[in-house]
Amino acid sequence: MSITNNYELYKVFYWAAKTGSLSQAAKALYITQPSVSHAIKQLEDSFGITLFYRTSRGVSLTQEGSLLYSYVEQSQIFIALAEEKMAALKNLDSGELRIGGSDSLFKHFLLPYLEEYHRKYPGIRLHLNHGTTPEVITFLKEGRIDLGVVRLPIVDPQLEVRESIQLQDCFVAGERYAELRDKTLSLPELMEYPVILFSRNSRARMTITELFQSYGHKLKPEIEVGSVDLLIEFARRGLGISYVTREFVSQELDNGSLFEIKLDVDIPPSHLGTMTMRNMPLTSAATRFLEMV
Amino acid sequence: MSITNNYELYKVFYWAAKTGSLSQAAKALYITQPSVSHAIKQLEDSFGITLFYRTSRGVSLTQEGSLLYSYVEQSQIFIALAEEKMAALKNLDSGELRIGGSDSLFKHFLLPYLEEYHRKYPGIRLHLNHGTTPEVITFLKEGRIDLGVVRLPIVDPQLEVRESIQLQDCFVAGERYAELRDKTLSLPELMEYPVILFSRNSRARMTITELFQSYGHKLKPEIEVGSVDLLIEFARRGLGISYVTREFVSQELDNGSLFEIKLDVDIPPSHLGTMTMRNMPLTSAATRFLEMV
DNA sequence: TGTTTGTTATAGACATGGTCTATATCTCCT
DNA sequence: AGGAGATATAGACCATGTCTATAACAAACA
Repeated sequence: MSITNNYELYKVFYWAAKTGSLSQAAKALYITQPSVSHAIKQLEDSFGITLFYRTSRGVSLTQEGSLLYSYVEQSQIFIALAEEKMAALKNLDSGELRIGGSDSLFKHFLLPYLEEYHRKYPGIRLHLNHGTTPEVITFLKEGRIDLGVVRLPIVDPQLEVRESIQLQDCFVAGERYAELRDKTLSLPELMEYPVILFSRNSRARMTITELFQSYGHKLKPEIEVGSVDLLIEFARRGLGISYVTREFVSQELDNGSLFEIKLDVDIPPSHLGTMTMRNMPLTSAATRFLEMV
Repeated sequence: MSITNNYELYKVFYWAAKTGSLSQAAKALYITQPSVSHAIKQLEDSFGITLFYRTSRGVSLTQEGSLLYSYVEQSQIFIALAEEKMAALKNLDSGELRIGGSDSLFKHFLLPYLEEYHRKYPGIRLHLNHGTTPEVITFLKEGRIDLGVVRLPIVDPQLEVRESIQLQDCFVAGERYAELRDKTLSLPELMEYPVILFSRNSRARMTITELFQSYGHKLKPEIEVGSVDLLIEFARRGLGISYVTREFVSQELDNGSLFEIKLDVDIPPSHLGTMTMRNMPLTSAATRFLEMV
């Protein structure tokens, strides 16, 4: 343990030494001169060493006082830096924000938010970790990210989930299958065409597979690809019918390079949400981001 | 000024982070766990930032807490070093002692004390500054030495003088003037012989010059030398009669290589003393040395 | 030389706030 | 289910840090 039981004394000492005057130190510390005088005396008594020469023009350090000052000064400098840093963190002038999610969500959903956030808080360093939903959950639990953006539902008592916008998945095709443009297909009819699915174990793929299963069908994709962009590109080139999120292909639907295939069953909408660790405090940076989304 | 008005909080934070437990921090700081809990909350509130994750197994730093810790740790290390240093100074395990005086006093009077002091407190660095009495006084006033050892009297209200041992100056000669061994000389008779004096404006020389003057004589030395050793050596070789301090030639008087010349007037004894600045605190090292002398 | 203006030191009153005890709450582990 | 051990909360108390008032002193100044 320490000799003095009050580190405040070092602050007073620091200012007294720095200003060379107990009165000035008192001003700087917003206390009265007798308080400073008293504090210095306490410090001196605790060491049994005189730290200042007192004159009628102020105080000056003794040999020993100078030695003490050289250490205390460093200490105070670090404290000052620490407080600066904390203030910067609070003001979102610095810090970092680590987000987990899939690449497609980053690109099609989060990008505008990320841009706005970065514009508003250029001091915050953004870290994006892509992964599947279970991977993102693992990242969260390991403390490697501050928040995750995934498709719902997520059922995990350790996680706090905030529902965000709703997405509608659908099947789309390009010019090659123009004959289907105004038709309404049943699931078996659809299955006669080559279906393109996301290759990885994504929540979207699980959803559609389960939908088919609930009607007694087994959906086998003709083609599996590794990114949403490829799903879109393959459909446009007529390689098959892709299962995509409608909101992510709005541009292609508008300009006609893709069209949605109507089905005689409803594909349930999926919800997007953010998740964070329950009972774990968030950084200011993360809190602010969640407010935006 | 600082954000927090109590640097104590950093100490608590430091220990909480270091031990990873509020309870353990409380033990280390000899306070109770609720106090620590309260202190941490204060710190967090002052920043508006959560610093710890609380679990039922203790606490761990948040991202921001870690950042704060990296600064606070440095600060605390410097404080610990400072307290160590102060303790060492107090124990006389380190520090320095700066003494001013004439070379002859160092050699003939102070040497045994210095040796003992150095043996007892090997951590204290000794600085010896030689000079005449007025120079030593200047050194003192400029703060370049802690204490001076000089011949008295010294009259200076700024100085605090402690009388030490008494010295007796006298004239001595060697074999060459053996005829004077049992005689008692008057001042005019002495003046017929070549007199060797210290060249510099020393107090000893002033004293003897004034003594002659008070009897209406003007003492003109045949030879002037720059050190007490030369005064002795010249007298032994028969170059003249040296005015020296009896205590400094006791060895030569004992072995007969020099003898004292008796005079029909008394040379007033001179006192040796230590002087320090009045109203200026002394270092522990200096205080201890003064106690020894 | 007395006066003013600055400094630090001292004394004593007061009230802030840090610390305590007691208790609650929660998690993990047996 | 219960125990052990962690942190959080509430409220009381009193230590101590701060204040006001004043003294003492030195330097600058008129």
